[in-house]
Amino acid sequence: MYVTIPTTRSNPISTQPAPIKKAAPIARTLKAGTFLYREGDEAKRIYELETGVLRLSRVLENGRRQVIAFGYPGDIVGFPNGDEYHTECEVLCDATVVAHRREVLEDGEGETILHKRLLQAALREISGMQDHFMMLGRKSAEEKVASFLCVLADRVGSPLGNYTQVTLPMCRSDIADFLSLSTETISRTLTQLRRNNVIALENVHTIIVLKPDTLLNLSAGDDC
Amino acid sequence: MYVTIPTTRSNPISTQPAPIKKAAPIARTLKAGTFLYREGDEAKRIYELETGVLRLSRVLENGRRQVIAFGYPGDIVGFPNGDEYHTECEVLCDATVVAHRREVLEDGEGETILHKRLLQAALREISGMQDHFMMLGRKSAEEKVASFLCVLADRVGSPLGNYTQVTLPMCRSDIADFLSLSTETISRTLTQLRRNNVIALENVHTIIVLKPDTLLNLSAGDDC
DNA sequence: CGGGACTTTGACACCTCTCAACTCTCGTGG
DNA sequence: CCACGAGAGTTGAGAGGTGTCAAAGTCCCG
Repeated sequence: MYVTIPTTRSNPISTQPAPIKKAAPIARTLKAGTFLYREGDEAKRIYELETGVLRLSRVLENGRRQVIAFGYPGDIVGFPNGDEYHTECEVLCDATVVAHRREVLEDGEGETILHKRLLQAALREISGMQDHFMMLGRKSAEEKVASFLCVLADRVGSPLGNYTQVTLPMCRSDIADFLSLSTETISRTLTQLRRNNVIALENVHTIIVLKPDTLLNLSAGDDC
Repeated sequence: MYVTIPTTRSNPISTQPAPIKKAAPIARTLKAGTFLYREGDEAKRIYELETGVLRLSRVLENGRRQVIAFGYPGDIVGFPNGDEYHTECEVLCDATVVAHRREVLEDGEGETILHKRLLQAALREISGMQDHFMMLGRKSAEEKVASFLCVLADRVGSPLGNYTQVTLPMCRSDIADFLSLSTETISRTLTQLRRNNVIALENVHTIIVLKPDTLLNLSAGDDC
């Protein structure tokens, strides 16, 4: 049981899709600034990100927004629930995706290998989100930002001498809405990390991790 | 991409299960206070809750805990990721569950109907968790508690005259760790709702919703 | 009746938000 | 080439919500 009131949504009645037969997965190229899909769009496809960066988010009536995840190569987005997407997915950096029909996940449709792969991705998603709960609810601003940088450094950092360089394609408010903080707090926390020589800011969208161990400790809430 | 650093965990390598052939789903009875499974247990089964109440949670080294969800009849718990459970599941009220082998979800194994049902449950889970993010990150204490009570009233409330009675089998700290608040804040918020005659407290574990509409407004952040 | 766990209440501190001003970057147009 | 403006980011001051700590109250069960 989750707490899911305010947004009325369609029930997950399993739809009986028209018997359209097999089609090869479709590769698509996406321009930064466009949307892969928006809330309310019919959820026909599941996307596997090959290159680029995506931003997955939900918006409330009040204007409050939650960035649910950033999509990096290898990630899968667009898991359906009911007939429509309940999130929106914007392209942050030019991207290429492979689109699978949702029926491959839901029915298999003979594509056993792919079916299993999508299913495992969904299960991984659940596990990842469970961990993310912990972060949203129980970590301080510094812990959140440090965690965020650690993960990015690990996953998409590039070596730069002894250090690791990380590009942040998203703007501060995207990070803020992902970590449930204000942009000002993001900014202040980054400044603080910089002052303590844990990171350096090459430019606004590029940071260099100077002390990965310290960053990791900060992320876990060990007070150094 | 979620932020999932501090807990090291097994990779979701799809395990090739031994070719054990079909077995009927197993019904199990569970006593309150026992654990259906704990973190680290081998994830062999997926459970469908028929009666009772469960509490699904994760604990960090620091002792910080996040209650991920409460399980009510109809809910499915124990979605695997890798070989082990990464959460623990305690029985709050005597419960009965039906245990399915995880292979039914992962491979189908001929049980097409059940396979689809579990899969849809997993997708519903993802969607529900996405919404829950919004709540953890972007709602005030009052909004959180109101949301929580609304959902419970809707789902397991029983009519009582013109009102709705809701039993809270979990203790305050469970609610606190679910909503990412302190027990004191839960208590204070309930008191405030009581003072405003939105709810009444029959006893510690039983509340009566007096003004469901007000509660719903509060939950959405409309300032009444 | 007494003990213990849970809950409530109060006082206070502090983290993070809000609001506001300023800086920086970058693109545009004179 | 420089001025200008727009948008994003940074910094500061102050307010407020929520956590922490402590004490009192409540309930259950032996």
